[in-house]
Amino acid sequence: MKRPTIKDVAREAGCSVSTVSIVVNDRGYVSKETRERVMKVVKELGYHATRSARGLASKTSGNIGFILRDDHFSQAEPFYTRVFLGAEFAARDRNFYVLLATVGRQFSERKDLPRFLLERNVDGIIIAGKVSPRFIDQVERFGIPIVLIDFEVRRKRYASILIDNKAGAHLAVDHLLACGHKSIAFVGGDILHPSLAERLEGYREKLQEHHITVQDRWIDIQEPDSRIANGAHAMARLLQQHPRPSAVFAANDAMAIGCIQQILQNGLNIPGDIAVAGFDDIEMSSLMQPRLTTLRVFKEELGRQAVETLVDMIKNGDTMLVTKHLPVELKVRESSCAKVSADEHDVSQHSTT
Amino acid sequence: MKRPTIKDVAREAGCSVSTVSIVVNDRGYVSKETRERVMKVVKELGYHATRSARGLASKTSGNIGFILRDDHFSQAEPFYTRVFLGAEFAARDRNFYVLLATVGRQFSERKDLPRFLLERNVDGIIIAGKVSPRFIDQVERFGIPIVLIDFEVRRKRYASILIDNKAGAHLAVDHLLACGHKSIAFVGGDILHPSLAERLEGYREKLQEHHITVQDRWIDIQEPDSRIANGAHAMARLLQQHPRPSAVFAANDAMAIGCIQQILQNGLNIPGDIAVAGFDDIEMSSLMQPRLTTLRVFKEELGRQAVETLVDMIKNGDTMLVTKHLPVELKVRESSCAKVSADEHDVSQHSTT
DNA sequence: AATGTACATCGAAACGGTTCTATAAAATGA
DNA sequence: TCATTTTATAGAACCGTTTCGATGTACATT
Repeated sequence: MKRPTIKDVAREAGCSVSTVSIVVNDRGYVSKETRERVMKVVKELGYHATRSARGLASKTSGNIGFILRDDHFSQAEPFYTRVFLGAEFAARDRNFYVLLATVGRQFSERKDLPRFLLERNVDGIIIAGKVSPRFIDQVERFGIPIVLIDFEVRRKRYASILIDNKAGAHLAVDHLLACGHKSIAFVGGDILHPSLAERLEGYREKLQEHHITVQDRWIDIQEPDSRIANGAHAMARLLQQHPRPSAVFAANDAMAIGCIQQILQNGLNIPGDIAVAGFDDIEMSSLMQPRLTTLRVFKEELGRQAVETLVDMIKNGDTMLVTKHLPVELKVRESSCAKVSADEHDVSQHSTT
Repeated sequence: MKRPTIKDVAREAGCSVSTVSIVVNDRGYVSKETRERVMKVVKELGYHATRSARGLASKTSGNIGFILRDDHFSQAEPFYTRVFLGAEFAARDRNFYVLLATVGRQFSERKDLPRFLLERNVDGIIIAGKVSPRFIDQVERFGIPIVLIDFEVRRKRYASILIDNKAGAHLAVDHLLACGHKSIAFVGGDILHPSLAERLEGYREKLQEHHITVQDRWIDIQEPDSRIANGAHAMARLLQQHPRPSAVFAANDAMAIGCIQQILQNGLNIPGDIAVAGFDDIEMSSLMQPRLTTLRVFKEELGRQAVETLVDMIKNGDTMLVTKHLPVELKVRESSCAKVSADEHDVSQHSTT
């Protein structure tokens, strides 16, 4: 009735408990015969080691902690959700489980530490997005590997999976220039986020490369947040300018969508009067009207890479801090160019229930 | 340097280890003074019990297992992903972690059992969607509580969170009738899924209630799967009929979208020539053109309710098998009626990066 | 006054593994 | 051939909790 323990296996196989442990974990020396005898009993009895006993003895949990900011993990927030799911996929392949925790926007000392850290229930940590550096300090004190996703800290280096924001910005600006635009504005919010800052920097660089003067009045980074509404507000200000820009590069899709709403509301035409490009390629961008030109970020891939990097660190005790920049892909749609091939509707494998 | 153990706390507080355990778990008898003394030391030392040690001693894991079919958990499949996230939310509130596993479409005996079951690493199981009943049998042998989401087994009762499919179908048909349609077709795939079968049944009931003959040639349930492409195929067949129906009720949004594509492709007008209604309210439905009239299923709520039911069973050892039917909500959009209030665009709090 | 019951605390036995050390046999090398 | 080294196995300590008696008190009940 009860599940068999390692002792049962040892008894049946006529060997010691430690030998069984060596066999099932495949480490140390055992003779071929013993190994086979033990494995046979293991099969017969359907033995499988209990996780908590293993955990206690070996000080490992088989779990990975995934931390993100609570306001980033909501139904209305598709970006990090996708990253998380990517981590789930990869963890399953590597025989780890993912425990999820969220942390408040501003970190309140020992209150906000995820339970899985206090309980020593994870072997490594992934932190996705911008969190308080003080929080990362606290996490570090637990002495387990950490991988950051889409975030960097000035003070210290961490293993991290980043988006190639500059290259993306270059692609976007290049594309808008190729469409004939000379006056390209930039819209951004929460510019303290390293990713958004890099996108602005890439925009600057590319314009300079083409000997186009970067006009401060066409760079609107006043908004505290990069949501749709903030994009609309920024766009409203840009429309006041004389002459107004002929194209807008927004730091992310949410703001780009806000820009589009504002432009259409003012009776202007897209992309005729003003072209718009975003960054991220969230779900909505390919479904709205007009569809948004943007830089596709491979969100699941961010999560997957983070897990693989972290598992390497856990298993090999790697102390090397790898930094990976994931490439992005320009998706040209109607918001920036009138003529676009309609190869976008790759939704045929959707299914539900 | 090392994290304090319960022994350290006992020593500092001048009492036994068992007393400390009683205090931190808040069970059994302790004097007020001892309790306070112990708690003080706990704070000072920053003591927190280790999960695996607790697990081993108490035979609990603090985890919940969430199982769904692998083809239901993919990037292109938004439905169960949302259910899973709902479970995550609820589990965090109840101090549990969720471990995720997927199982193949057809279950291959002991091969496919989730690792967390074999390792005894979960205190309860949630199974979402249609899986092999033989698989459920296997899971049951582990003797832990099980809650089913959106699935039922003929043979045996389980605690389950279900969608009120019949009521939804009634609402949909009522709505189409109210729009003046007399000839309403039904499109479904994978009709062995209890949910889809119920939607068909609800459709039948409501027509009969209105003394409208149910026409078998207008019920297309040949497709083996309920994906977009299958909806298009079924719709193609329906368009061959004379006279053709003036409205279509699809068993889910994916198929409804397929129907719409097929109808538009045939140069017909929606909803002028044919009205379409779906079921589920997936993301795409409110973003496409024309926006799809459908029944909103509260996907996160399915996950949340399942977790809460399961946690009750785990904690109270409840043997009562509750069955909950979650209500659905009719969302009327342009695919069924020309005039619709545009209150749908509640996307303003979207944000990314 | 004897007895029962609720309260308080402790010691020790699990819980089910991993891992370190010891011991012995077998293989290797000079 | 003898000294090493490698291979093979067993035994026991240990991991950090929970929980089960055992042992007392103190208080209420009859």
